Amino acid sequence: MAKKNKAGSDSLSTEEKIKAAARKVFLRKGFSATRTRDIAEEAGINLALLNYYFRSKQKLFEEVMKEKIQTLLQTVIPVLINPATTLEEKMKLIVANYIEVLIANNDLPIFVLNELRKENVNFISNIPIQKVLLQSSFMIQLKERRSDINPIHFLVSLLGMTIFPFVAKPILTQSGLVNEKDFQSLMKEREDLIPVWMMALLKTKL
Amino acid sequence: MAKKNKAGSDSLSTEEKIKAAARKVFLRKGFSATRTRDIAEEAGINLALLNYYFRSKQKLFEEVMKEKIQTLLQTVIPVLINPATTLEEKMKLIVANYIEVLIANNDLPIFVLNELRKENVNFISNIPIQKVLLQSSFMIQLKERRSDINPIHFLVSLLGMTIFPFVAKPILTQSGLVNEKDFQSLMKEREDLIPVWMMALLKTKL
DNA sequence: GTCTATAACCTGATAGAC
DNA sequence: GTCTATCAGGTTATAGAC
Repeated sequence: MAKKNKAGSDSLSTEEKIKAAARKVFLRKGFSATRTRDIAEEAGINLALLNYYFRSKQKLFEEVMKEKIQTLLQTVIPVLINPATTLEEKMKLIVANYIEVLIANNDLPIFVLNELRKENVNFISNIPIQKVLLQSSFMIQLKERRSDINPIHFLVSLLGMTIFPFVAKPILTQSGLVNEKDFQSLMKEREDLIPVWMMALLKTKL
Repeated sequence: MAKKNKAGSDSLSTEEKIKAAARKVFLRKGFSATRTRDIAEEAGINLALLNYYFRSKQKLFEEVMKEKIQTLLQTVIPVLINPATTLEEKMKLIVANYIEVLIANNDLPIFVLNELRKENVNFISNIPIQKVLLQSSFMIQLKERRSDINPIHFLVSLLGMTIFPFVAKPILTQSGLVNEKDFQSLMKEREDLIPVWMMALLKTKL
């Protein structure tokens, strides 16, 4: 553990300062393009301290990745497994939660998804996503409502409509189609639009 | 220009061998994680030749990027601007085209979108996407049919449903939810599913 | 055009003083 | 715990022989 520090103000422990800087730089540039010197500078500390606290760039990166994957999963899984909400309520919550999280951190999905596809990476195979998902209240409710719809297709569509705009943001903004300030209001609109559309799909004959 | 070579067999020109290797390695590992040595080895040539033909890693990368962005845009823009097809036909074509292209090259969207978000990158601002898109037959037909739907939302949803599964593939496979061989058939199913669903959205009251 | 050898630089990590 | 200085290895790019 790092040294103690006062609770208030911006006086984080050195360990936390480095981790905060690592989050910022890794998310923006990815693992390979990030230099440990970038992180040290962002944290306002010396390069040697990074290795003192985290041993290596790789170890620091893994801590950030695990944290970010958790953020992405915790935004959807608790909602999916809660039997106390309806299917429609679940969809509203998932969309609202994701849009809130991703408006605050546009780079999160593309960072995680891009790093996950690299070889020798194993961040999620020990998380029981399959088991949890397939037994979830969401799956049960969907099967009851529309046994003819493959729930994977439905969930991928829901998440695609919600997350894809953030992944595609570079094209939207750099093409001049959407400017930075419009992007946020577009996403706020989607918060209402997507659940309505997904409910409509449940009423569609296939 | 590179030296002449026979048309058939695998005897590409050295320049083309390097470029083919660069496509493969850059797409899999991204710009920063790729070493020019990887590309030279993949091409079966010496490292010096890479610089002889392309001057630098950056220049070679830019050629690959421009090509891949063109691939992504040419898959959708000609369909969008063609006034001879209906809205439904356009959607079927866009989905079918993308799924065909992306099944052959899963990494394409995440590679391009991830590289585009980096600073000092300017691959698409000189492509008149905004101008072409807003005047396209697709936009006109959509406005005629549903003047109350923001066409950006509609198009982003269509592309999100189509492209997002490829972007999210690492999570789908590494979680054990979908295996490599099932992924292809799922995408083939979506080829029929997505146009039906998008047409259903056009009939949805908002 | 193609190669080997190497220059010039960069990066992660550590030694050792304070 | 934190710093400066530096090492060891890796990387892009080029010089120069063939």
